[in-house]
Amino acid sequence: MNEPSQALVSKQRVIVGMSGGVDSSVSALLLQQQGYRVEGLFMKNWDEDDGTEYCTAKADLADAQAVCGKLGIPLHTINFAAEYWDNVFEHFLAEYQAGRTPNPDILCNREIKFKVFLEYARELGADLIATGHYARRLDRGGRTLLLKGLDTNKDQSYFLHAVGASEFSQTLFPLGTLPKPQVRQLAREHDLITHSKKDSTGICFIGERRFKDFLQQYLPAQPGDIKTPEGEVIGRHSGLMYHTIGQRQGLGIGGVKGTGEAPWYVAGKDLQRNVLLAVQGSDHPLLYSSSLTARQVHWINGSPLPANAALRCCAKTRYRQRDQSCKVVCSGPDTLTVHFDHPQRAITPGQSVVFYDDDICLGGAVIESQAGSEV
RNA sequence: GUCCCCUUCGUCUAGAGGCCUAGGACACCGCCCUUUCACGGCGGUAACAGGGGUUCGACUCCCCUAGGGGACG
Repeated sequence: MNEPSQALVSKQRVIVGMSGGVDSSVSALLLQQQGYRVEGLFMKNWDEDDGTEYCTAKADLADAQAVCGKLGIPLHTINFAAEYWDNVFEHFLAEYQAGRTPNPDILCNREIKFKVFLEYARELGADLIATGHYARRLDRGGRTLLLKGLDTNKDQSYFLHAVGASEFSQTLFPLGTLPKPQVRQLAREHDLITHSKKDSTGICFIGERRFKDFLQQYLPAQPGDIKTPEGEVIGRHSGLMYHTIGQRQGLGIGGVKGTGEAPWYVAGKDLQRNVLLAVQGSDHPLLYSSSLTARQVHWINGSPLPANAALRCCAKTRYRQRDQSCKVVCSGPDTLTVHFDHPQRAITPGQSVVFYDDDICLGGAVIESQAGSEV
């Protein structure tokens, strides 16, 4: 990290995205300690669709207010629900309808946190924005790089890979060098009310849901057969979109006569016939594939792909997967192919493949298909 | 319409008189993990078709009533 000197910092105005959690709380604290003029901004980007959920957003806002009060900084609020719906959620639904498995949080970062939020912060007079992401920004040779968070267990660069360098150049990640336990410790030492609040999970701004029920509110279900690779019908599914590649839970397949004791997993979808392909055993060959093609390629600092040559690097196919060594080849306009040194399990259309050169997050693309194991 | 063989948790099954207050796997549910969807880890609920016997004792033996196979029909 290259921290700007205290003198330069002192006049800079930073607006921190405050979620009401520990991470953003401590981010604000640290920036304040570093001499920035800090303000908070609380976003509400999801209007509860029904009254059944008790309003966690309200409680989160109260926590954010409490923390800002403690730090003596102002807290702004804004509602980007319309932008979230139009630029994130509609795409999310369209992808599911197309039988794919999108990652809305990646889009949310690109379209909301590092776009409309950034723009709004600038309108409010901010020089910089900050978030509680576990990632680092490194300015080197006139370029702004995105690095993994130093706490590899919490690294969130995967979700940030679709954002551009120019946005990162206006962003601070105060937690990038800290381990999570230390973040909680700091919160405790400074009496921040959020110090032991549970980490939030589920889709960002929407929260934890019974996923099938949630999707059901927006998309029509079309029941169909579940078949083995041999074509034998072993069950029924209530809609292809409720399942993703590599998934075990939710198939409802138990004790099939004549088969072993291993559980069943989703290996593929036949959209034309509305059939879900299931295989038995978590290490079934049909769950593995050693290459994939991806589109919507985004490089944070311009393409590192040598013309007519392969780029050797590492990649993740899902969040929190460990780095997998691979070879990336440009295979068309806005299309690339990734060849893994070792076969990867459950490569899933709609999910993102994110590339790394050691700690540097290079960028990524949306998986179109895995090679060699389609039915 | 004579003679056989089957009937256990949601499912596939273990069980051949006391070791069964019925075991396992998968499913399901819960917790943990986790800013996607998943994977994974740890727990939990849940069954002897029904009725008679025989035995100190029956899921296991016998006898009847309700569901699947056998070259006279």
